[in-house]
Amino acid sequence: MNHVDRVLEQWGRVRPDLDVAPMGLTGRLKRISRIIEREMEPVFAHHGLNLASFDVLATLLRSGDPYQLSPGELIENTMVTSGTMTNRIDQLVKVGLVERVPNPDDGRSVHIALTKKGKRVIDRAIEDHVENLHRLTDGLSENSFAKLDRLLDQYLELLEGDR
Amino acid sequence: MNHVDRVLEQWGRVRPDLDVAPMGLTGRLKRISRIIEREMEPVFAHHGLNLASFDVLATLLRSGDPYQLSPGELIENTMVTSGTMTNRIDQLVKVGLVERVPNPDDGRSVHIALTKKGKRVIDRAIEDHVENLHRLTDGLSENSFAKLDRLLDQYLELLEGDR
DNA sequence: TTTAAATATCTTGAGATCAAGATAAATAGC
DNA sequence: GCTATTTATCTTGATCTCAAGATATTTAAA
Repeated sequence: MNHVDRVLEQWGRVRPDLDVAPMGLTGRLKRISRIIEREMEPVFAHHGLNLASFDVLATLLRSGDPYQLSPGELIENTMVTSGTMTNRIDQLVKVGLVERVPNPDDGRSVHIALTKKGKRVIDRAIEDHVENLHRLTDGLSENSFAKLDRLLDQYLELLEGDR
Repeated sequence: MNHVDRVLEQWGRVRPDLDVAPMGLTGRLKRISRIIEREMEPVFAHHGLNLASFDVLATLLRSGDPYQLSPGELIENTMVTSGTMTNRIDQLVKVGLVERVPNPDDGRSVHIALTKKGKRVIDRAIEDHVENLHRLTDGLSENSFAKLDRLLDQYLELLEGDR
């Protein structure tokens, strides 16, 4: 009996009029997500990064050569506000992992580009990160993993469809 | 093709040496969790609450009569640090939804108790919240819901076992 | 009993995020 | 071409969270 199960049991006693089954599902989601996030942080820290900076660098890396995107494109990818992104970029600029280069086609915009150093850092960090994620999912059987992945995909589709 | 799928495809092109399947699963988890969290906030706001204050009040409510727990017990339930909890309690005290009462058995400790007003607020808020969660999971078939819930439970067990 | 260690909560200082609004450039409508 | 609107980014002020350490009390050890 885990934490979420105990919570559901409590609700059953205090508010038996409510059908709290969805709270079980969303509670587990939240808790898993939280645990995974915390397990990721030490790996990022090992490369001098945190969740926020890793997020930006990884987005730039996977965008492929020449490893640059506008702040707007980074925002779309990372689910944060523009103010947050400005701050993240400022910090990465300060430590020399990215640089702002003017956008010749649009004076309002800039491109955020991985520096050589930034490319080197994220190229190594992503390897450790992927290895860490394997560790965090290794306990699941191949079958459970595939089923869970499929169901999450289905659910995400549903939730994103709303927007 | 959704956001996470596109991310995986990008990684496949840029770093074909990495097996990024776990990134798909954890990415979907994170994204779903984030969306659900954001969908919850307006409901809390409608009752003058936010995620943090709702979290505390709901924990007190489901603990049952007399609706009081120590800060330490609240911390265990909510996965936050002691400083965060002190702050949350301070705010709830300020608006009269909970009160600190001395613990006669232990001078270091206090009990955090729902006030009448606090009980009234959370009793109503929890109803809207549960209804909202039903809305957020309604798109899943009964079968998908049950399977997903079971797999998440299994995965959570695994992750929490580590600790 | 007196001291040392452990426990429970609070305080402090710093970092991350957000909402709302400011600024500057591009685009559309006339 | 000129004005209004839209778009892209940055700024500001407030809130939330955390890690580390301070304080007060309880428990354990000698």
